[in-house]
Amino acid sequence: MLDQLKENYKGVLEPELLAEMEAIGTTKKIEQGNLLIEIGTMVRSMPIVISGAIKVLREDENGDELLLYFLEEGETCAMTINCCLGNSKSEIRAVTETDVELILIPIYKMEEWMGKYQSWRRFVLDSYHGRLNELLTTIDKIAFLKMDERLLAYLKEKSEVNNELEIFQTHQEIASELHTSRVVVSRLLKKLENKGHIELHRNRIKILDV
DNA sequence: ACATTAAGTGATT
DNA sequence: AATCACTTAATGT
Repeated sequence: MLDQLKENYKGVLEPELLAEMEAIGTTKKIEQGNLLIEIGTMVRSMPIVISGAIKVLREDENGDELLLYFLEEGETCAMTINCCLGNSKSEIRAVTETDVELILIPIYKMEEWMGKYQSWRRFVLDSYHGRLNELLTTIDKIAFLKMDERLLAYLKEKSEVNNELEIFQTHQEIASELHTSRVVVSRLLKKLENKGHIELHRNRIKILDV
């Protein structure tokens, strides 16, 4: 299972580092829809996604959610790095979007490698950078796009990370990830359907053209 | 057949 | 774009 990881990083990470990762990291398969990190909890290992996608969510004081971004193959959670280095608790929730394979690196190793391997520092910094950029993109979406545009972007992203032209979600679930109401989502989806972009069914949205 | 849950809609703010 | 109040449709028991 690590072969894929090796393949992806053979140019980027030193062979010795890859060997250590293989020796020390635990690989795990996790089914879709599982909670990986909960808000307010400590994180004791750093996950690197081998395959599949993880969604990262923020929550407000009422318990309403907002989707921040997806983590895909080869990416890692910036929050973990944040937590480990600052020894603080998670500010986000992470849930598997699809079935996921990941490798877990214990945090003490990750600190050790920071000193030992320059390629590791590079990797950690790059992923931090990537996450920050994604965050900015989603801030832009929330601030500058109207709800209908956000919804369209959401549908596109969903179908992309799932590699599926059908989205199996209720309007309510979509609404809460976009932090709006179910009624609004239903109405906008209906408009999209009338324009011939999608096809609506119970618990299922089929994407025709985007 | 009935209950439950998802989705559609007009009216109001 | 949010909320309310209500209807209609789909699905489970």
